[in-house]
Amino acid sequence: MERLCIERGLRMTGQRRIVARVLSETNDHPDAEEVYRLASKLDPKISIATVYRTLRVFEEAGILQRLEFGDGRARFERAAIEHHDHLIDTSSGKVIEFQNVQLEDLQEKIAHDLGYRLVGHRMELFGLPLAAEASAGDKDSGGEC
Amino acid sequence: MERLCIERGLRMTGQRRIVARVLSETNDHPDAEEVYRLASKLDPKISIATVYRTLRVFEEAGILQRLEFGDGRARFERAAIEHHDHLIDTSSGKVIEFQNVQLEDLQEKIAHDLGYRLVGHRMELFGLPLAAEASAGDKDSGGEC
DNA sequence: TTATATGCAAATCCTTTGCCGTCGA
DNA sequence: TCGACGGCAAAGGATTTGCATATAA
Repeated sequence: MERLCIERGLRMTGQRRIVARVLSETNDHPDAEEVYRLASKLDPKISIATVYRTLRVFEEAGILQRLEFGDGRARFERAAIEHHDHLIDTSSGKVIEFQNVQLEDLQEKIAHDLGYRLVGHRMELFGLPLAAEASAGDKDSGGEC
Repeated sequence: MERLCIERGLRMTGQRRIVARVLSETNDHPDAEEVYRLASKLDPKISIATVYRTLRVFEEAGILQRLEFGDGRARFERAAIEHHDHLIDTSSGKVIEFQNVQLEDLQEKIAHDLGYRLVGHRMELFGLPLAAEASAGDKDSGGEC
């Protein structure tokens, strides 16, 4: 990830190196606060403002992707070559990445049929584990949305 | 919409009636500020806090749907029986609603294949009008996401 | 009458910014 | 060297909340 920064011509400071490293080493989807927390372990003097600024710089350089799951704060993941979407386990908050070409094609088609060229999309699925479901026979199987 | 409020057992105050009316009469997807602006025309003394509280109450009663398009503020629309998604025209900000059964089915399938029961989803497509495109031959046709 | 709702202002949360000293290329 | 960067604290926007008063049922 640090290499990517250099390739994009970003000035590599100690703080940026740390943020890059934190993001490289997590497979999670941390929010800014979490990145700050992890970065602080490597450099106790780093400031939250720097974290926010760095995240923004990385995002603008295209090496970082900003995600919003609708809980008011942004989350980040390193930009992937391969596009993917997210399924959020609503019981644990776990985030699962997935790819589905059919879905992409369908989205293109829908946009096109509406008279648009698709330039982007955001999609999150929310689900409950089927396993847990089986054991704990739940009542509501109706209210989808 | 007011009827819905009563059905759900909500106390109908003057302010709630006004917010309900504002939401009933718009086919738009207003944010809280916009609802407040419109409501203020009918009752110049209504407070923004009341608007926020009312929007929340309506949402919790299931007669209102909260949308987030990733620009930091929530938008609202009356809850539809029929589920639909949104395409945002990135050139004008216009919001187009659409339904697509294939898409719903595919989402169910994806979740299921990952070991989850789908309990919800959020999806927005972002697009540029094909017409405008043709006239203004644009450069970037690469960077999808 | 009495629990609920409203108005107002202050508070909260997440994020950005101004200013000035510091550091990377 | 010198412009870009980081730290700090203050500002910002969206949304929520405490408290006293007003109001629906």
